[in-house]
Amino acid sequence: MKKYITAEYDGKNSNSEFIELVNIEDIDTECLISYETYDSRFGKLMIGSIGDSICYVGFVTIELSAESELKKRFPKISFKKETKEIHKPVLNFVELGKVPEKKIYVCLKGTSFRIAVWNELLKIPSGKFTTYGIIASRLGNPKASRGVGNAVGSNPVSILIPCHRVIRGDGNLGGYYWGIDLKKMVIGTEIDISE
DNA sequence: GCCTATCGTGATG
DNA sequence: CATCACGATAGGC
Repeated sequence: MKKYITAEYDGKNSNSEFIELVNIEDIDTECLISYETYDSRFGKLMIGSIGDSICYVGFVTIELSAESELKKRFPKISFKKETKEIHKPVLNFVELGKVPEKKIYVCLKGTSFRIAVWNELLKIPSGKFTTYGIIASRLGNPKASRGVGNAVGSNPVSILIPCHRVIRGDGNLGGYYWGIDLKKMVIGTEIDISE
């Protein structure tokens, strides 16, 4: 079984340079999510947005249809299938690794702990890895690795918030919400395969 | 590999 | 509020 090596990082050359997380306190029925599914190199990809902010980026797997996934994630919000301009730079980034010209705002609902974890994920550069335990330490609570796992696993915005760059402390991959094969595939686009 | 200590959440009453 | 079960964990042996 292949082992993965973690690396030091300081936030430079990472997604934190062009993504800003916005916490949505009362994400309720006032909001409307515009979503559309797109063909990507990782299979079907769903992108959802509220206004000019991205609220969801995820893979559409067989057992989880796009709409039921949205219902599960945002139980109280209504949604509409439509293409939005803001989806375009996101798709470009996923497909080509093209860094967006304008800052992308990502709106999320979560406890302060979860927001902190997601912000940490943004700082990991492409092709590098960290562990659940390291993130816990960086947040000042070294024993909270398990809680970090929970937060990472519930990240609603894949790729942009690179939850695939977190692995287990023992060098194994750990899990992935959309399936471990997808995690491998995404990682494979970021590292030298010849290793 | 198995066992156990631990943490943040959401569900439940 | 209090408690409980549940992990994409970590570390010891």
